Amino acid sequence: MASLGELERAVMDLLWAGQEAATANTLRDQLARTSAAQGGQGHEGKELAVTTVLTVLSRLEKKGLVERERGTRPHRYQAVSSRADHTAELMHEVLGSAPDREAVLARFIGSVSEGEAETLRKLLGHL
Amino acid sequence: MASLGELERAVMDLLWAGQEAATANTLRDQLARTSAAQGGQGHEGKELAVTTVLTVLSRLEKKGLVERERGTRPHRYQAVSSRADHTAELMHEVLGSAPDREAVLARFIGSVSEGEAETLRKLLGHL
DNA sequence: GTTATAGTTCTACGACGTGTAGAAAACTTC
DNA sequence: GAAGTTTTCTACACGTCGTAGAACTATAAC
Repeated sequence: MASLGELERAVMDLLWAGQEAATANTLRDQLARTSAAQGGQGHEGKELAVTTVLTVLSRLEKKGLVERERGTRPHRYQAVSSRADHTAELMHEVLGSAPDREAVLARFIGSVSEGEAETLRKLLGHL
Repeated sequence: MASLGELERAVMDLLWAGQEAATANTLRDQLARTSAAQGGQGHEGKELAVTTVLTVLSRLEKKGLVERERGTRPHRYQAVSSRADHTAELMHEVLGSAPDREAVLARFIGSVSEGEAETLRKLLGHL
């Protein structure tokens, strides 16, 4: 239940990028604009119906990635956790299913850039 | 194209566990046996048709996770890379899609056990 | 307060992935 | 070359995702 579709991901990207909770309409507009500017890779740039965005938001809510304020009339949606948190969680999920965690970590570290290795050293330093 | 179904995963687990290349029939038998013993969580323990296993193997081959020797008549199948390699690759895939890689790594490290942190320090030490 | 307007939920459908396997084709073996 | 074994083709059910119209509900305007 972890993986996202293309549109779902596009919506999450917008929610993660924006600091404020957004309405379905705002998101629809952003989806329409976001793409034209930068070559429309992936999914954005289409004029979607608002219901489409709402459906996606509902599904994301059911998946626990998004929450909404039901009080205000245009409901406002926001990501439950930051993208970094979510991604880190995903990584743990992937790692978690392995019986040979240490071996996996070894391979993982093996193909990390030097700069990131440095970051990791620092992070591990003060633990 | 990264995620696996339940049966696909069960097959990969067998291929990763075994050191030799296996035939579809062998795998079918193993799938039937593997589960009864340990409570049948997940997928195994069913008497599958060999064609089912073959279909799954073909799909795994198309995904690049499995390769087969077509020379011998019962084709022999084996995993392309070790489970550790594959899992590490998956982790990189998850991480790769993030613009804020360092932040993700920070979160990731934050929730790693002390033992694993130690392992990571060692691994990062001799780079 | 009743109507127009904006927003939300319900329902639906097509595409695609996955579990499942029979029918048909290809290959081995005697 | 007939019988058995193995592989490929084809197919279907079910779930997820993109997509959106129809129907319902709340808000705004008057």
